[in-house]
Amino acid sequence: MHSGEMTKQKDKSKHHHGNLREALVEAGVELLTEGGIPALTLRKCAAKAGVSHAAPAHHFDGVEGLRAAIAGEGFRRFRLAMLNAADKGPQTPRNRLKGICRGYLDFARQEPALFDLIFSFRANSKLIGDLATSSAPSYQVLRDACAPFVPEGTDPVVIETQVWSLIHGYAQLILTGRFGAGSTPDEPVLALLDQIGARPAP
Amino acid sequence: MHSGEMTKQKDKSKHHHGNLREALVEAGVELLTEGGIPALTLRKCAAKAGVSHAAPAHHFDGVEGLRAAIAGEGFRRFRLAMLNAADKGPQTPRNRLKGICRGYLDFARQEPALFDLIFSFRANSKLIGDLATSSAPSYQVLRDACAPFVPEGTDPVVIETQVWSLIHGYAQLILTGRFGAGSTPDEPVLALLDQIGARPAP
DNA sequence: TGTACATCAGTGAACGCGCGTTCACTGATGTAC
DNA sequence: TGTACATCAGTGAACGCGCGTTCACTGATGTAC
Repeated sequence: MHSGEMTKQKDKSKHHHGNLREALVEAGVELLTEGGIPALTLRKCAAKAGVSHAAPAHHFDGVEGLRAAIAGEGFRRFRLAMLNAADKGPQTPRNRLKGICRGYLDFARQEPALFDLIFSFRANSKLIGDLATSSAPSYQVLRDACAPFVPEGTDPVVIETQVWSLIHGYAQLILTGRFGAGSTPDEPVLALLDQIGARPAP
Repeated sequence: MHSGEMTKQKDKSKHHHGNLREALVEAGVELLTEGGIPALTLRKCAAKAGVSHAAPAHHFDGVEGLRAAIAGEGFRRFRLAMLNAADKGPQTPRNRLKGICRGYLDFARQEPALFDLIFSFRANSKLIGDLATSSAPSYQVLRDACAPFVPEGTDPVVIETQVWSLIHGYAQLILTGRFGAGSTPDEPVLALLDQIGARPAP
């Protein structure tokens, strides 16, 4: 859907790109896909957007600001991937939870570098404020899907931790190729997901 | 136990450090702890080992070779952490599996940067051969602990995937600070571990 | 035990590279009147 | 509608930095005899 977005656009006269901030973020996403996190530099983003290397300084607070902006876009797409997958099939709570998790995996597989980036930040950064803002809605999607399975009077974090750990670990292990080159069947993980919260805790 | 190993050692005369390869790996581990993966450079390792920056070239095949060697040391420690934790308490299969997983978490918490490094490699690298060699014994520890829970005639990968995904995801989410600044109770994850492979699959 | 010599490990200077950042500039845009 | 002017976004040259790598070198070690 975003495919016809305009690329490079040297058409306008030299100054005033008009859309440079978004163009730089989009260039960053592409660079990320091509070369991973180390490829994310101000100069490369500027080059990819067809602009001089000093131009990004007018839009971002240094290279960390650029990274945070790209991560923000990543979180937005991550959330959409989850919601999109969850909206398929009958809307039982169990089905919805599995759909959200399938979306989690979809995003990891379709945009592995973006997935890497959004989970590469440590909680010690000063950027944590910005990132918390852009990441919170994504996490909330998963949390909401877990809610129906939280037993009365229990801390929701128990179920959330189980679900999130399971699906996140599986995604990470797939992306780093830890299951060997062959098939990576999702069934074992989704089956275990079926069991989480199924009985009132022994 | 490794603590009195000798540090810096300018004592010997200038040439022939005698132990430089190991000293560089140890320096790399420290750098990793201090500054994360980006801090891992040949020049910094050389400086930390008290040696000229061109010296490492005699011991490693470029910066990737150094990274691989440090990762190898990481896998060795990772394995020991798991075995060490598993050897505590009564040696039932279930208890052993939980011990291995506790060791997995211990390592992630005690050497987060090393944990990062060993799981940062993608399966596309030419180094995959070397890394497969150094990582295989670590993974085998986890695999062995899962074995008693594999139902007759089933692919072991089912149970392994469930266990590994769960514990790995939890470790990753802790390290990236995704559970908030507060407590990160292991109980939910270890409790779910108790259920894996407990019944003969519905 | 002593000498000659090959080998090897570390030195220090030098190279080119890509990076982030700064800075004076310039041309386009938008606004006041 | 037209003119003057402030503002803003992008330019291109320049800077210093840390990096990996190369290279002739040199001093220590180990071996042959």
